[in-house]
Amino acid sequence: MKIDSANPADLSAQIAAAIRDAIVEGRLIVDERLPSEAELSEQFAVSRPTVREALKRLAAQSLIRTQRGATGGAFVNRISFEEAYAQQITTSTLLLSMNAVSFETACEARFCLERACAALSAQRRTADHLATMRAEIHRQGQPGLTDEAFCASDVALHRALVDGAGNPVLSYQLAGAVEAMQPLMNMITFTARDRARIVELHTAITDALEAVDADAVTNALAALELETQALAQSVFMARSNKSERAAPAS
Amino acid sequence: MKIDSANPADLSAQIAAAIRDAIVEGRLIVDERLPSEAELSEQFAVSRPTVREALKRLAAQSLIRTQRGATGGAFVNRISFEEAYAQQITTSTLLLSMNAVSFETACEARFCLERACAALSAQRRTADHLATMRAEIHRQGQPGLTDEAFCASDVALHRALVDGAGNPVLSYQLAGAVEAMQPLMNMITFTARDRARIVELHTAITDALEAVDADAVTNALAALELETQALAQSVFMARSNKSERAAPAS
DNA sequence: TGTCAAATTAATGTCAGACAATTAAACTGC
DNA sequence: GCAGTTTAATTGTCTGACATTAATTTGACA
Repeated sequence: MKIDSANPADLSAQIAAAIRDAIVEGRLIVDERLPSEAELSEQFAVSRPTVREALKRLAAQSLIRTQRGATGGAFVNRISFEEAYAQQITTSTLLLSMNAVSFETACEARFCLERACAALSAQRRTADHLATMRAEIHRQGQPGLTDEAFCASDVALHRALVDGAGNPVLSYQLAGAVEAMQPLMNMITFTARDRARIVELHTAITDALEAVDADAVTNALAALELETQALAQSVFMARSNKSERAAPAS
Repeated sequence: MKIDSANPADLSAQIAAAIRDAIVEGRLIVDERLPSEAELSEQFAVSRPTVREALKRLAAQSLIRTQRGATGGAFVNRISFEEAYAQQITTSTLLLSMNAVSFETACEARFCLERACAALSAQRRTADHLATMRAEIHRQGQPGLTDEAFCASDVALHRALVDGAGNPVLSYQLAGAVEAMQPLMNMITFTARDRARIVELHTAITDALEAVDADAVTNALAALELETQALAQSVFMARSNKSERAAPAS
């Protein structure tokens, strides 16, 4: 891993890539301590600030953690599911918001993945998962709930559904799909009138899950997707009409 | 975003978080130029190296890109699907390898997600997708193919299946699930004898996809999962027997 | 006057050396 | 033997400088 090309361009990126490869390929194992910054700067024949920039790049990806003090240094980090969740949510959110992904496309992907969990969750969900979902449904029925709180509750319910499958890898993968949608969903949940219908569908999903009826869960999720897509379409339609009235000449 | 607490701990992380929040919340938009390093160091009242470390953290997450020269600087980056793929694959791979995720769990998650794409792909796959899959199947039948090449071909085939759904968000989500499994799959593909069975199942999947038969695709994928799980179990069993023979006393 | 080349400039990339802060281990006194 | 102190190693930060890059401006020449 001590290889470094002679061209003096983006040294810190090169060093970061070299160390990252060493970690990914298993040449550096979890909790192993990297050489100190001074030693690394010697090995790579660069200055300490350059090494530090490389280490910060790795720290940003949770590949290493640093510790100060006598026995401190940089250690290969065991990336936790929580850290991985957070990274995936950030990336997914930006990907959706920056690339003009249509609501339709994002929504389709999200429900497609969520339906995939339905069968497993129907088999394995515990009473805890059901209780969480019931509690969120109750909260969603409260009048005076802000749109943000309603949306957060919505995410929590779906999270419980996915977690019910009892597969942490699945939960991780779905985290991005469900949570990254939240900003997009926020746009279409501003009418209290529609909340009743959504609560109804959430109840249907939870009932089916409690009855260990995978097909019913799938159907209820499909209905929710249909409802969401229709709602979004009406919102976008109304918005476009409004902008046409505001600027009829164009 | 110019807020910065007075405690002098992890200044670069704080600054990175402040800028990241500004980007995620849309206060900084795509292709907008950030202040120069000198200006940022003034605003945050820290030195330039500290600002640089913060910027490197963001660059590692593809949130910004930097450009040298007179009109250079740091720009908010429109994260591409390719960059997002790469990040997700790295994170997923490390998550699996570092957290003692069982093959069974990872395999279940992967096929669960892939089956979710089957119905969409059956409807939308183009002739190109089918051709790619046929080509990979043909390659997989070649004798003398290395295990690594077989595995890469396997990933390419499943990639084509997922891309057939015509939903880039879905393709992105699945990239992590499929590609991160590759190192784990490598462990169980070392006998040429099993390749024939896998090619057979791949052919069944492709045939079903060509026939626009979503149920058949789902069933074939389920069969492939069963085969894979059984194969993995036999490999692990053989391995544990071997180690027992090697150290019978323990 | 128009065009191409050279100087200017502004920005990032890198370096060197220094000091501050933190933490574990070694040491010392009782 | 134990508690408190010192020491050493390491990261975190700062200052100042120079190198490199690329767009812009300037200037010379046809």
